[in-house]
Amino acid sequence: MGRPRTPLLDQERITTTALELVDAQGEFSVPQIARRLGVQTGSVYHHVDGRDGIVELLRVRVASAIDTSTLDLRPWDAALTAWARSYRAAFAAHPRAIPLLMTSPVRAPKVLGQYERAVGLLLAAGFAAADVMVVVSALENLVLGSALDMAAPVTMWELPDETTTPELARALAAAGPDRTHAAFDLALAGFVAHCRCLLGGSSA
Amino acid sequence: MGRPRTPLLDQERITTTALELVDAQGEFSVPQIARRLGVQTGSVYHHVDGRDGIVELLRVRVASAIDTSTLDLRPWDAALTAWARSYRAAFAAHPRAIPLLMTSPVRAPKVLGQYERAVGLLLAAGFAAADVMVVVSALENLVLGSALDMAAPVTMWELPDETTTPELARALAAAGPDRTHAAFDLALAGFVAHCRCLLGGSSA
DNA sequence: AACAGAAACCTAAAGGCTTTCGGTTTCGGC
DNA sequence: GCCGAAACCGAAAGCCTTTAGGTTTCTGTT
Repeated sequence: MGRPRTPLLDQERITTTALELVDAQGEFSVPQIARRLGVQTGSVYHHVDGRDGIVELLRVRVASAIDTSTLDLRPWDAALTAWARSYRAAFAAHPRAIPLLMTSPVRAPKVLGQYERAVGLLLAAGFAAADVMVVVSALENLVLGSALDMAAPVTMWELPDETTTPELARALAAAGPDRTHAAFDLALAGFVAHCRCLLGGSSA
Repeated sequence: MGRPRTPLLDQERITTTALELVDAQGEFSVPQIARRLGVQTGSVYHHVDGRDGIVELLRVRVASAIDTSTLDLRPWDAALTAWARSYRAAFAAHPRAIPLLMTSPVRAPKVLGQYERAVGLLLAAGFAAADVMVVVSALENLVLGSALDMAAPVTMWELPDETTTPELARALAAAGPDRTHAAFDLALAGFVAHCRCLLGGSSA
């Protein structure tokens, strides 16, 4: 009992364990983390700001896989495309964490900094100040919507009976296993092309 | 005690109460529903298939606001655009329900039927069988990503300090309150335009 | 008309989760 | 060498989900 000679807990171990649980079962609980780390439930609260604090740590962990150097690319549309792909890939690595991360707002400075750079990129490219956040929002929606699709349990559509929705069943079968990926590429390409028009139509 | 002379509960009242709770506080619990309806917690379970069953009822309730007649429009791109707008509007009416509805797969026949009709629409328009689900997925991602943005607590980005992310703060201020709406329009227009190219480039 | 079974609600309880609080041992600075 | 802070344990309050058995009312059958 009492304080151990070498610490059993820290934010990093708690985050890693929480992420393992989320990857395995789609959710986590503080008692589960404590059991995995051989510790009492209450002890976890000495290192984290409640359960929501763990979620915030997960967000930072997942977002740290985003390649921020993509925002240095030029021209702007190459940077935006590469950033979106990297953004999506980071979430795709832990698809079951997505529902958890999308409920609460972005607070982590590391993540906010990326948006700051993206805004700067678009302003430098010549986008109107009023349009910049619209473009960023739309891109984020694209990424998160696609990530959400990956988070779904293999099939977002659970067909009870092939006879009631025959064409849907056939179309699902005809689309390959990379349907989600292809859908993202399609939407992203269409979006970036449309942004070029927004810029004045003379950028391509 | 015992069975009441007039029923106190049914699926409709349970669904309505659950939706009120979700709209007000972003979540619901079975005891909360029971308290609002003046009933014991366990009684609710006689009318629904557990808590997940209530979520499924919420999905049907929210999705019932989608105008399915949009899928009768022609040409196909007009139908697709109108469907997406109606789809998004239905979710926008209850933004805080979105995180709840996206976690579990679509099971309700009423919702699956809409996808069935969308598939038929695209096939008739000449899309390749392998591409149809890609287009539908991308559109769904667009809608849900945008709906998610609306579900966020007014600002998806919670800026702790305007000095650390000045351009982001300015861009957020410059974009009007309809930023979310404009982002959806932008992405949708870009997407549909790109789908026309997919079809052969001779449809516009 | 009487009755059996189903339906609808209540009471109670098991088991899990989040969070807090006080107790005990160890570490680090002065 | 001492004292406060740090780190973990034990326990508890209060919430949630779900199940099980009891009591009353409704419905369909004979």
